[in-house]
Amino acid sequence: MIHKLIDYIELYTALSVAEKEDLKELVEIRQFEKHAVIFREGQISTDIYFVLEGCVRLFYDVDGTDKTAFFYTEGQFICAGESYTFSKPAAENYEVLENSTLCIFSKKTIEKLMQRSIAFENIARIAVENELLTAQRIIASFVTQSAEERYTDLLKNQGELFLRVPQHYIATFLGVSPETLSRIKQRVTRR
Amino acid sequence: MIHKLIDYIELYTALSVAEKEDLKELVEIRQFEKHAVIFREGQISTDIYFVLEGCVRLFYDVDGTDKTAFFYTEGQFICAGESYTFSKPAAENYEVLENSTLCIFSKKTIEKLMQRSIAFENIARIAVENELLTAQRIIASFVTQSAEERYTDLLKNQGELFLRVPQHYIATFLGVSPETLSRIKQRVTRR
DNA sequence: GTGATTTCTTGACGATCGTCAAGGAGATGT
DNA sequence: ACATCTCCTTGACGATCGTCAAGAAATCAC
Repeated sequence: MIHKLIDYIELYTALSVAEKEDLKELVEIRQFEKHAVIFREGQISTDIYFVLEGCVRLFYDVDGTDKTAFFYTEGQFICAGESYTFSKPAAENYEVLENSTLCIFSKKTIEKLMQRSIAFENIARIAVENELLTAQRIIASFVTQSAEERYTDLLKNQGELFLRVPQHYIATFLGVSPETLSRIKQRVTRR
Repeated sequence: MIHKLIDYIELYTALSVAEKEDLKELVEIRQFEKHAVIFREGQISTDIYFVLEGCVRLFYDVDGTDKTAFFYTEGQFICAGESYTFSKPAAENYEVLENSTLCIFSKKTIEKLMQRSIAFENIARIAVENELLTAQRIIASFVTQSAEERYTDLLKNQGELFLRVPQHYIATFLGVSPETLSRIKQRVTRR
């Protein structure tokens, strides 16, 4: 299963035999069942996750209602940034939406990997940069587009999400209520 | 003037004498007048900027209307990420809102700095990570808060912005039209 | 397969929003 | 000081949105 992680990494950087061995030795792989919460608000995050198979959502609990802010699928790193970097309680939750297989990188594992090879530092840097680009695209979409435009763009660019994920989660990701997304769909398909 | 850059950097990492000399030698400092556009959409970005004094906004031109997505003030790095990393035309513009003093790091300068000391790599990493945290906070605010809540939070956390920046720019940053921000202000102060 | 649970849709209604337009206030330049 | 320009406010109106509630559809568990 770890070979999948290696495959994803080698999309960016080739790894030496020793580096691959390091990963096999240090990285934990764990299965999560649908609906499992891998990380809950209030906890202090000491791990970074990587999605090998499946799908995870980031959500906030706002006065008892559920607001999902992001979906992570195969090939993406998951990190509760604020909590991880400052060792303070997280404000967000992460829930597995399908039976999923994740890599778990503990802080110690990451330290060891960084020490053993600069390749792992580069990978970390690229991962963070990619996340930043994604985040900035999302902000741009909130500032420059209507909810309807965000919906049609998501359909075009990540249409698979609609097949994998309940729509009311996608609704809040787009910044609207589930009822509104239902009506936007109706409005759009009627054209 | 370069000492200001050094002061900001040393909030995170102490610099050796040699490293400070590297910065003095390689980093360009330039003055920009209010309303100057330091970078326009369609251009390919080869520089990273750092705000020593003043204020810059990132904005998109959407069908002729202006949507500002972010404000950069003293101590922040400015980088047109997509354009810089993939050498493709940028979709966004950067405009100076006050007479400002910026550092300019060309790609070559950055390469040289990275070669000369690992400290500069660490600084780059921390800067990117900070930007990511900020971006994720903004996304969370769009997903979990109303426009009015985003307004009151901005007032509490970055109230100086309202003294430095025209309100119609802040409006689109909050995701609403200038008229709506005006009415939100009225609504809020009436309580 | 049947019942239970979850998810999606639809209706109604009040709140909020964007847009167009006009007017006023403040800053700027000469 | 005056005219100009930019920015902010206010009004009106139609569009969109959130919420509450009910019902339909799909999914899940046994």
